[in-house]
Amino acid sequence: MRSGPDASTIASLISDPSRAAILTVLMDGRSHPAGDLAYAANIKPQTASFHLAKMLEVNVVSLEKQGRHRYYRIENIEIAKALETLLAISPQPKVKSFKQVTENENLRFARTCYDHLAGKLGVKLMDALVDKGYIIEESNEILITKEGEIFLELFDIPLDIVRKKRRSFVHKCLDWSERRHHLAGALGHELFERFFELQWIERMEKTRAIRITSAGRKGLNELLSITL
Amino acid sequence: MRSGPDASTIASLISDPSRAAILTVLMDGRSHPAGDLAYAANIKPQTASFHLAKMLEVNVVSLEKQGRHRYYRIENIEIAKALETLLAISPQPKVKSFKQVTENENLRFARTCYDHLAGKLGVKLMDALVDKGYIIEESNEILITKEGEIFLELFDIPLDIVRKKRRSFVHKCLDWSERRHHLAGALGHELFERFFELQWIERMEKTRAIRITSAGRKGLNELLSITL
DNA sequence: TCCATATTTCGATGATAGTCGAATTATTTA
DNA sequence: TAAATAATTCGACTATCATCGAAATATGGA
Repeated sequence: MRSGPDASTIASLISDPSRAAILTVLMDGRSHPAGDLAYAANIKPQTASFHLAKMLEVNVVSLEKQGRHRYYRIENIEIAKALETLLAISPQPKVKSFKQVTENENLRFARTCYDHLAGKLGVKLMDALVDKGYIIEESNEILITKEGEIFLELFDIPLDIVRKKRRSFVHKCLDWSERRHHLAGALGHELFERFFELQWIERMEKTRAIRITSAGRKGLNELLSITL
Repeated sequence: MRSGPDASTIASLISDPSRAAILTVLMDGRSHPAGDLAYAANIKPQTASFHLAKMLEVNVVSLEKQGRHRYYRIENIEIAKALETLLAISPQPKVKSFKQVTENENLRFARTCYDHLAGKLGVKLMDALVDKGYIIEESNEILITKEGEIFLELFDIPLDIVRKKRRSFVHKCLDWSERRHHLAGALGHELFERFFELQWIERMEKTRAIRITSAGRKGLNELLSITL
């Protein structure tokens, strides 16, 4: 006898490799036009259209039309979380080309996990914040300290902005590449955005991998003693 | 171009309704013999065998042989978490029988989420612990207070036992029926076990729904002012 | 207005995967 | 030891689903 929600409904949407590829692209937290998603998933536009319609129907993705362009994005953070959870338990793929090795390394170094930083950089960021005493990991949970509040203020991340966010404020997110936790929640997101503003990090073409700039290396080192 | 882990690998295992049903049964955190899983999923034993072999191959489930019986269980808490995440974003099923309504209500009231209590009771438990000041939800994270430590000591849950657990100590788990958080982690698990010892809760037949005993209603009311 | 581009819609095809009957294997029980 | 029970293995069948070619629709630009 089967009662309660059925895990297979959403899982069957993710189970197709082309759809999984599309969703993985969308894990960068941005909207992408249908044509780009088709290209990224290595399928024809009509196939992508078919898949996107399926995901749109059950609110896994949302759609925004701009002229001839249809921009799709992941519907909400819960969907993104489910995806990241799945990625964390998925086996690493076999490497088939030098190009894939490079991109894999780039992803492992730093990438978007929907709206915050993941990968080695994301984990290092969290470790540094702990080392500096700006956040504490007590009873396996995370709090911002007084010093941390001062730090955020100086770093132009006013705490009230962070706290106003409705969702999870500070929490850990299991990182598929590091197998440790990186910083997520509103704080993770605000830091992510701030690093962009300062041009300490930038997006790489055609991937959700993130590149750190030389200014970023310098800044993260001076500010948080992060060496990369 | 596709790099990094592929979400479709694990998702494709969950995408089959029969396998999803099996995994949902296994969310009660216990081992179940293959025959029972076949019955619960409403498939023939040979079909169940085929599905279980697939899941065993990629370490979604693990196997323990006892004589003619093959007991399967969910491999680890990460798999369980991925499942619960998927369930939280899955649409509620259409109800087709009175029996299903009843079981659905039972699941909503209280059920196992792998190794801790979920449902209305699970959420109420967490709320009560907060109301009593035994845990605090600060900056959206959870800590045990001094009063909470005393409470746990008196309730025969020594803190060192809780802290010895390697995994998450105290955290929140999004509940698919309540759309709020219930208590998870080592503390959630220890309370779950303690309620069993005291016979405040008991398992129901053929479902992962949990029944509260009259002793449990009394005990939870006296101890934590929980009214049900 | 016509052409180019982005995207969707439709239909047919081929591959895949879940299912069960039959048979076999493994273990327990009388 | 034979019979019963639990479970697996094998093979054939059928239904489903992803794919692409073709065509149609929607929008932008010259």
